[in-house]
This record gives sequence, C-alpha cells and structure tokens, in this order.
Amino acid sequence: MTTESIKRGTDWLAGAGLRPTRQRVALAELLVGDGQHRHITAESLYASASERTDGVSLATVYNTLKAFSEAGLIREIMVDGTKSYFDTRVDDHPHFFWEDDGHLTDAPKEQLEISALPDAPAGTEISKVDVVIRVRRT
Amino acid sequence: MTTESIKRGTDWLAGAGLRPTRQRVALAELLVGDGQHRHITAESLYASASERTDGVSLATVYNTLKAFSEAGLIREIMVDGTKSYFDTRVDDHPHFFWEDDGHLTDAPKEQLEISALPDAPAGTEISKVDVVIRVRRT
DNA sequence: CTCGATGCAAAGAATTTGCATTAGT
DNA sequence: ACTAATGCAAATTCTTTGCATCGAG
Repeated sequence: MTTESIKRGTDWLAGAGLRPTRQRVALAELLVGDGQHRHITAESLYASASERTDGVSLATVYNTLKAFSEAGLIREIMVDGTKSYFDTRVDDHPHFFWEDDGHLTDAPKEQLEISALPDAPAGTEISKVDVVIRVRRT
Repeated sequence: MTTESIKRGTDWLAGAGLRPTRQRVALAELLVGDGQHRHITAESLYASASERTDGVSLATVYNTLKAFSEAGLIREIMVDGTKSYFDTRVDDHPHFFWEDDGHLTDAPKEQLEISALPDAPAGTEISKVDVVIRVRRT
C-alpha cells in the first residue's frame, strides 16, 4: 500500500465517478495498484483483502465487484459456470482457461485473428465476442 | 413419443453404452427424438419432462445431464454463469447468446473463420475453443 | 440376483438482499 | 445533514449428495 498504489486506485475510481470509500480504495488498490492486469474471483479478492488490515466483508466484495463491473472498470468473464471471474483488462481479448486448476490468464490478442464472424441474427447487434481457449497440462 | 423418436433415443444411449432406463429414454427422447439439435438447461428439460406423463425428478435430470455429458452425448456450454447450458450438438461450433432473455442458439460454423489462434502456453495443449457471440436486440 | 440408477429431501456453494449503521461530500 | 455505501445474517438460486428403494441385464 504505497502512496503510488493508493493514488492509482483512487484515480481509477474517480475516473468512473465512484465514491472512494475506504473499502473501495482498498479493493481498487488490490486490483490495479501495481498497474498490472489481474484475473480474480470474489473469493480470491476477499482472501487478498483479508490478509491485510483492511477489513472488507464478503458481501461488500460481491457488491463492489458488481458496481465496478457496471461502471466499466472491470469485466466479467464466463468460463467456469461455478463462479464468476473478473478481469481488470476491459478490452475484448481472448483468455486461456487452465482446466486443471481453474485459473485464467490472458491470451495474446495479436495472435488471434478472426477473419470471418457469423452475422448477427436479424434485429440484433453483436455486443461482445468471447473467446476462451481451454488448455490442459500435457 | 413416436416409435421413431423412442428408437432414436434408445440408439443414442446404446451408442454411449448407457443403460436405457425409463427416465433416461424419456430424457433422451426429448433431447434427440426429432433428430434436431437442442440447447437446454436442467430446469428447461425438467419442465419439458414434467409436461408429459414421464415423471423424472429434478435431481435425476441433473444427474442424467451430467452422465450424458461425461459420456460425450451432450456438451456443456458456459455462457451465463448462473446456470449450465447443454447442447446436443457436440462438435466445436460458435453460439449466439441472446442477452435479453438469456437463450442460446447455434451460430453457423462455416461463417466463423479463425485464421490465427494463440499458441497454447508451454506444457499445455488446447482442449477446446469456446466462441460465444453475445447479441442484443436493437 | 446384482449393481447401477433413481427419488427424495437435505446439504452445499455462490451470490444477493433487507435493514440498521456508518461515513463521504 | 443527506445519502450512498457497508456489514451482517438471512434468503435465494442452482446443483450435488446420502441413502433407501427399484429395476435392467
């Protein structure tokens, strides 16, 4: 929790017009404090927050992730079905889903080329294209 | 429940070496009885089965879907996070996910062309690539 | 006959919600 | 001060499990 990471977290919240409460700043710091992208679940974030003195309840972690997600700060990714994953990187990009332990990593966007995409059905528009590459340890 | 649809269901089960019990045949018939592909959830299949005289408990629907899935007869698709969807079409193909009402349809496979796919991380192999095209009514 | 399959109800896991309390602006 | 945000526990939703019973081979 350096001054720098706190600033990053606070600015990130400000950018979305979210009130910088103590717990939001703490979570924001864990998410973007080091400027790196991160893949998390409600449980994993709760665990990280609990390791520090910042007390944040699990319900608040859920509510906050939802708020961040609605504000466009993070993006929810569907891969597992049993839990929700969130990504601090919000542009459209593919993911690797490690089937063995259920974790998620970014896949290089430049290496994915979709040369043809099915047309959206009449009366609809594409809002997002999810590409999940499931990998398994050999 | 024609002789024909019952035969389709029974053969389908036999092909996977699954014992053709009364409830499995009933569910198999609902799934592949008309030779069409189908996207279902445990709840929707349970609802269909309940409309008929075939009594099948919800727990059995869940267990059976899992058994069918493990036998490779159907495939689970991750899109929603809140429920599991299954597809009777088991080859790799893209889907449209209708965000408005949360239903799923097949997208034409021929219209999807992936000209480059990220390499699997060292020590892993790709088991499957999921492409979900989220659409929204305009 | 012998096990695998089923049914039910109870257990579980992930997430949401109601409501009183706390804390930004 | 005025409200939005929080914390907790209770409620929900989806899914799995334990165990006695049933039925296909």
